[in-house]
Amino acid sequence: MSSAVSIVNVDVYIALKKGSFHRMSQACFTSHLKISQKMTKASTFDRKGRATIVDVGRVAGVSDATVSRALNKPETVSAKTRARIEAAIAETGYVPNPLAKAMVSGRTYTIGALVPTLNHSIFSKFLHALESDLSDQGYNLVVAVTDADRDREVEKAKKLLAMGVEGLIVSGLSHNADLLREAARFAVPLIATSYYEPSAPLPTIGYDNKIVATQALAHLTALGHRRIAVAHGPVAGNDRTRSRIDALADPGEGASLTFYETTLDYAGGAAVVDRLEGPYSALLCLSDVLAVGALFQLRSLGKRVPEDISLMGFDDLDASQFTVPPLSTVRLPIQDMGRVTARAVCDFLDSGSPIAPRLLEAQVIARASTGAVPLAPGASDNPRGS
Amino acid sequence: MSSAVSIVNVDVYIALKKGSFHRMSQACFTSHLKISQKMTKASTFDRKGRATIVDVGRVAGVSDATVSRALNKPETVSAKTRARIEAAIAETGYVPNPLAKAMVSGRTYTIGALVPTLNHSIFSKFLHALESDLSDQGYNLVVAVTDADRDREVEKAKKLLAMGVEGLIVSGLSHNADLLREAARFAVPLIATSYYEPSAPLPTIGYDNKIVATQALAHLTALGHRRIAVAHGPVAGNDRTRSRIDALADPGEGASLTFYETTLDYAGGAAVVDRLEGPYSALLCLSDVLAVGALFQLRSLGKRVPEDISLMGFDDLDASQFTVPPLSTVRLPIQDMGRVTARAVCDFLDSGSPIAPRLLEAQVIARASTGAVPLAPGASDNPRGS
DNA sequence: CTGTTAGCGCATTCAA
DNA sequence: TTGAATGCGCTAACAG
Repeated sequence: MSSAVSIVNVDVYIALKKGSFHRMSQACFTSHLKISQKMTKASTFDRKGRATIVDVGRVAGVSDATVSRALNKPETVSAKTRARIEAAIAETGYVPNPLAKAMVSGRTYTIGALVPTLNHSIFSKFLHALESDLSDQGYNLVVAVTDADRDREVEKAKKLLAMGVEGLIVSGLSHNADLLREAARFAVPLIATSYYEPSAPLPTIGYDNKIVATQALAHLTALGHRRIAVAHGPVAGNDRTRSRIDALADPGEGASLTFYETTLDYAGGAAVVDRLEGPYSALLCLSDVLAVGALFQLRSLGKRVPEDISLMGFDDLDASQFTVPPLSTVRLPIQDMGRVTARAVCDFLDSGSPIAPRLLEAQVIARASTGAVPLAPGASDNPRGS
Repeated sequence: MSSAVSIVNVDVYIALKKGSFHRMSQACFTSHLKISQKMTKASTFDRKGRATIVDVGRVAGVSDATVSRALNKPETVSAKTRARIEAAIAETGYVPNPLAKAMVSGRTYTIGALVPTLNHSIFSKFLHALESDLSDQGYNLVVAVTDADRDREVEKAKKLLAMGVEGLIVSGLSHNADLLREAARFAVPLIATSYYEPSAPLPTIGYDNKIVATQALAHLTALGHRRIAVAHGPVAGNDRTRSRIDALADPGEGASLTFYETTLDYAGGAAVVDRLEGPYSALLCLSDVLAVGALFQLRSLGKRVPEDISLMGFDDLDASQFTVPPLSTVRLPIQDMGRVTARAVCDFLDSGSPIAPRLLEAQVIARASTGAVPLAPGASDNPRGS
């Protein structure tokens, strides 16, 4: 418990167990480790706990400005004083105060992201990619979940702005007007993702939901499908879904689509299968989650995919390639979106490059869940059976 | 484009398109909106862009200290001056500088979380819950992805600490020793999650992986299963998996377990099915992802679940209840973990309450993928078929 | 190469 | 109830 190797761990533990150690100073932690014998010299550097740049200067026998230089532009300070300063830093266990630095520089190197949920892998993956790239560029990512509530979104945006984020990333185009206003008040860039709409009042980085929906439909019509059921999640508050549906409004090619709204989860997909009416040769789900749910239900009803009905999804979840049969779908450029968004904000912040709207392309992934429509028209009947 | 209602949006857009507007001041945004006619009075409050508390004071004809009070302790300032100050605030478009505030208070109200990945829903859900609760208590969440790399974890931890997080949350118990050291240097609490181990050098909040594994096994043995295959992800660097396996080392009840390591994805689960040797009556997957992958593969091989082989998972993913058959699994207390962790850090930070290790209970969810072992011993043969 | 002087924007003593 | 003064920790002038 008190062996040399674990002494730091022990300190941590003690610090956590004792409530009174709240803002416990680093000096407390290390003093008895290495500098107890020198405490006499470094007499007053435990003023309020943490050692400051001034304390380091005092110990090293130089001014605080010199210490600051040694830290930021080492080449502008002589080798020997630099050495003394380093020694003093080690001795005092000095650790720079990020707040003071941020205060004077006016920069926090922090970007805020507002996502509707973290339970949907689309958003998690986006954040994963976003964080990776932001991190590479020296930025931190603060995330806030909005639960798809516009008012909550504004609230959380305010909190993020109040903590000093230098950029704000949101999903989709539907937002409370205050969001724009607040971003403007704090003069931070605001970027909308999962959407491409160059005429929007803020820069968008994402895919064009209309194009994407059209791509999916084209895949099905190319296979000969004309009577197609379309399953989608709630339209309210989800502009992405709305766009996809709009794009499908006039399918052309003599195709006829019927829309089924449902909840955006596996159960919702399964439920649509039960509600299906009419002889559809294909079911297009505007989300893989729905498609997987539908697939399970179809199979448990004894329907064969794609022989009895073709099934197509949207997103390309990890699971989609492992279903039986593997799911045809449209792969959304989520990773790219994270990367491109990160680059855009950083470029703007670092060098002032304007943030331009950016269209990312989705890709139809044709797998085994979609097949040619049977030769005899109307050969596939109501999947509900009879 | 220049209608009154969209003027703010337009401003934002312009600001974003023009790189030179980088640190554009709030004053620029609002001045031409409402206070242009009063600019004469508020002569010098656009020093470096943003209006400060001093500017507000000047406009209101009071001192900065009074403005500060009006903002923080409104009751200590007379109604009339308060009104004047509020007017001045609106006029100048003053917005408090979070950095200065943080600087003097020494607080950032920011918690950092280090997760191995955001692609696994377990971690996303944890963060979702964590963020919700932190947010309720007035804290912000910074997330960093480590890709399960201990060195990267330390690196990112340093960045988080350097930006001023007041608490650090990590996953599991395996960490680079520097992590503990750094947390101690900055005197911030460090909490390990997804794990319960009261003897650890840092507080743990989570489930006991050994107990959980035992619960799962118990479910199977209670159904009569004795020869059981266990599929699990890579052990290297994953102490949770390690613990679960350890707990299964001595199964008792005359059970005999065989372990199959594979990749932690759907394909990995499917692959295990192909590698299975010997007459197992049950396949226990230490992760639902593996179980779902295995399920698809079993079905495409024509094996019936649970008639031919029982299948059990671990995690309780959203998808698990919708597979065919629905997957028996162990539901991990992920949401609770987020909540409890958030509360623990906040309580510590707000009132100094010590952070105590906390055991959360998992729950066996018995669904249709597990059934009693067939009466005739050895009735189920090699799932690979012959 | 280094020390001195000034703030950054705010909150918090102390007097008045 | 309010104002003046002081300091948080650090960086950025400007001298020396």
